[in-house]
Amino acid sequence: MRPGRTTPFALLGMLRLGPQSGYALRRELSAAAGLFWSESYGQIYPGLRELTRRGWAKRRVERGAGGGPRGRVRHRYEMTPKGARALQAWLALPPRRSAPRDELLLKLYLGDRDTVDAPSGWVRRLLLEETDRLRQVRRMMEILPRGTHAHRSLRHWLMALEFVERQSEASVAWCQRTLSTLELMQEANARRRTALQRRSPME
Amino acid sequence: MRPGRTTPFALLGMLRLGPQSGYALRRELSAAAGLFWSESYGQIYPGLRELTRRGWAKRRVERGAGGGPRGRVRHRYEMTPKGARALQAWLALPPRRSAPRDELLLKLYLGDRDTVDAPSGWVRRLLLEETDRLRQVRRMMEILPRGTHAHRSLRHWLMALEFVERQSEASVAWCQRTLSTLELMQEANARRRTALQRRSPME
DNA sequence: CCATACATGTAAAGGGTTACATGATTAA
DNA sequence: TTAATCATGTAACCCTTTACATGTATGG
Repeated sequence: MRPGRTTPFALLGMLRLGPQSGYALRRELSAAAGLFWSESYGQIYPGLRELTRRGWAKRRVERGAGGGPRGRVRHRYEMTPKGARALQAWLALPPRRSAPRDELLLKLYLGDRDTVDAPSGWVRRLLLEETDRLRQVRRMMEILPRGTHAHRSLRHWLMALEFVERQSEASVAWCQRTLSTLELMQEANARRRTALQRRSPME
Repeated sequence: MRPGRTTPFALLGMLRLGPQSGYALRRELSAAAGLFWSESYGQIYPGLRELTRRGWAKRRVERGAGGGPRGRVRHRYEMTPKGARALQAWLALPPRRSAPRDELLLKLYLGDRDTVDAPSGWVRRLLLEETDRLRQVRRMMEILPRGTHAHRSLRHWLMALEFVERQSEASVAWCQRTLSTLELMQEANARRRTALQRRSPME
């Protein structure tokens, strides 16, 4: 399997904490690692099929209360010993870094000297999002040691969260600084405009 | 055009600084914005074709020194007024954030309590990369104001670079802290192993 | 009865990288 | 002459999101 295929391994990694349905897998992954990893159903269900095809997971079909032919069908996936070995091998491989792609920064770079209003709106939105993210990650780091969440290593989990925390702190600081710079530029633009108007009035 | 299509607009944005060939476009984009944006040829050439198809850029075919039917063919793209309007409209749109996807953090989270050696190697590598990145961005921020690089707004460019700087600083700090934590865990593991060995020696 | 969460999936479209293929120009 | 850089492009694959489709169980 190519090193790019991370989704099946992410699922396998979550299965190590116990057998789960596709739906629950996504919920747990997003609750535990949503701040630094995300998966959509369009990847999860095909990914689970691939795991069973490779013999890395077994699928058990369970039926709801009725037990008969009708009623809700639920698939519970369980990691096999072969899957555990595959996961260990993948975990030992060095992680791939993704190429940098930040559309906000690109737009900032490509923008004009006098394009100030739109960017300041984006930065303000980013500030709100990152502030919230920071609140989230700090709350998680606080409750995790007392909590009952299943995990393989609390320390490693906290390390990952600490990375998110530091990145968010940096983002927040940048937003605040950038916002004040943009404000100064807005004022300068406004002065420039009134000066031009005085020289060549429209009225 | 769907909001996801950023590549053609990135190209258009670079064309605003002057007519360029596809090859030069990539070189310039990577030199100016490579720290926060990247494009590969697999996107650039189809992207340029799309720009001409939409009438946002004009393609001029130039021939090398010979001038005859043989010799190197070079395509120089030039933004049209229509392209300028399309770019302005796109620039005004709020930037899309990409979903968080950090494989290092995922592997950290999915890893075992006793899996310490591999991660510390990755973190050490990241520390080197981020230190280098920090050097690069600081050098750029220093020489840019004196330099002769074409740009639309030096201030906006510096803002984008400052974001990269802060993110890299945060990464470096995290790497250092995490490395020392991992070292402590390694020592604890080693102690645990020798203690086990003392109780049940292999010899 | 209604909204929400549980639950499983598919199809289409698009986004993006990598490897391949080919050759000209230029400086050492 | 040889290596690096300039230059253009394609094909194959893979990754990913989004929208759609369908229904059950549960709590208010």
